[in-house]
Amino acid sequence: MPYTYEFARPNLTVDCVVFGLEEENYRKRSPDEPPLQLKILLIERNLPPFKGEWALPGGFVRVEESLDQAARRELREETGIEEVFLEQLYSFGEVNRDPRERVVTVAYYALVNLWKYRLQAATDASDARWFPISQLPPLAFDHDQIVTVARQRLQGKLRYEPIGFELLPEKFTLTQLQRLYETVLAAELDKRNFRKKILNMDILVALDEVQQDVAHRAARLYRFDEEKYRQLKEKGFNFQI
Amino acid sequence: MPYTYEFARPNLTVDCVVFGLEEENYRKRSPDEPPLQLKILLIERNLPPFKGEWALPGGFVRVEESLDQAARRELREETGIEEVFLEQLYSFGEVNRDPRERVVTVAYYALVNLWKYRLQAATDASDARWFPISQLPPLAFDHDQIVTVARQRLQGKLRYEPIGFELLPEKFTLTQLQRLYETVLAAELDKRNFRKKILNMDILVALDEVQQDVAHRAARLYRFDEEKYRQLKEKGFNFQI
DNA sequence: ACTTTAGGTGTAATTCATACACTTATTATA
DNA sequence: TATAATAAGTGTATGAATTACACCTAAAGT
Repeated sequence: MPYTYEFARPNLTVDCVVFGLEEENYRKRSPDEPPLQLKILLIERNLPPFKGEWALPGGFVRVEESLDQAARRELREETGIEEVFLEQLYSFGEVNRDPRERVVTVAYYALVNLWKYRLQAATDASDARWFPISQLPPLAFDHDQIVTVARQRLQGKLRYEPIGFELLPEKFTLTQLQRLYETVLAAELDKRNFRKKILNMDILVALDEVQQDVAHRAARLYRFDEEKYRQLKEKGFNFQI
Repeated sequence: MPYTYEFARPNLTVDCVVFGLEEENYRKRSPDEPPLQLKILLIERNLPPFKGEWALPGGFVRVEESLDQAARRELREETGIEEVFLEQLYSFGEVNRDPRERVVTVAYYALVNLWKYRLQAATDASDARWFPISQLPPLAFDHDQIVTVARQRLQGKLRYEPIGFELLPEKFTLTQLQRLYETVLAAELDKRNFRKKILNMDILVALDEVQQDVAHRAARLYRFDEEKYRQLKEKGFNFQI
């Protein structure tokens, strides 16, 4: 069923940089390896061009769906991931970014709670795999450039909006949260100052629960109060770290 | 010369929100009207859909040009504007944003020095016109939404990067610069604190010149030192206002 | 000469960010 | 069961940055 147009049209695709945060197993890691790792989800291409190489999940935008819908659909189809934080990143349109055809891609980035999705991702017997951001394989097309832009955006965003909870389990400790910030921002933060700041934002709820099964004093668990966050955001409150 | 594809493809366009800053004539303006006005450049459509309405300058992306090139080409063709600050804004891809066909647009925003371009724009006998941002006519398509996003972006950008010089003449006074910030940010700033901050950034060069033909003490003129700005930016310097 | 207009300048008070160290609770182990 | 090991949890003093604020100066107009 071919489609004919008066003028040539570029292909239009969406691609997703999916970030996840993995807690490294204590046994396995060496003493100075970080306890958390930022990872992204890649798909092994089984079609040319770049067959056999790794690429961002994505695909063609259909005429009956919006860009956001296309990004969510591709994410669901290729990785089984649904209902995650997803935001448009940037559009990449260099003429030769695909060696064969003109393809313009609208890139998105997503934040995935790996505590929730790890199981599911494993069961979807697919060619998808999580890679530590510091050990990515060579990527197809200009996807390394897209990943670079996405990392910068994630850093910038995290500095100004409390977005990190998307990457953590529902109940988390302040230390986990701090490690998340340190991992993404690639900087060490002062424990007391971090806690002061984040608790002062008044968007965390201290639960009547503590960590289980830890070989030391158990930390209190918190959850993110999204409702309160929206109210404060409404009022122009500043969430800078 | 028709083009045939296996699958339907959305149209792909670029649109530009072109910002300019106009100094209002003293005689004409009422006492409490602001001395500077932020304006955007619109084109009157002479084809359906939305024939006769005003729209952002823009047009189809050709297969042999990048998105950035397309934006600059359209700007040149439709408004005669060249070599201005131009940055990608966001891509808009709702299914029905064009009532007749599926069109995805990559929006850009541009900053134009009206002291330099006013004459030129006048000579290009075209259907382009500058409108004060507070008195825009009804816009075609979803262009009002694009303008809203562009205004937010301009505000955000101006707060964190010394981008405002693009809107001013090469030589300007500190008061002009302050008015620019006040106009774009829609906020009053303290004169002494503003000067302290902007001069401390060390990106302005005080010239040995003062304003001419003013009916009061003439203000010193400054210019933006782009070279120094790049060096400081390199080092991660913070330009927040 | 006087009025009008905008230019130009410094300091004190307050707020915010930073640096920093010890006690507590829990489990593991000797 | 005492002790070691581990991370949790907590407050203050110092310095830096931001804010608020008012008067004199220079030039042209009347």
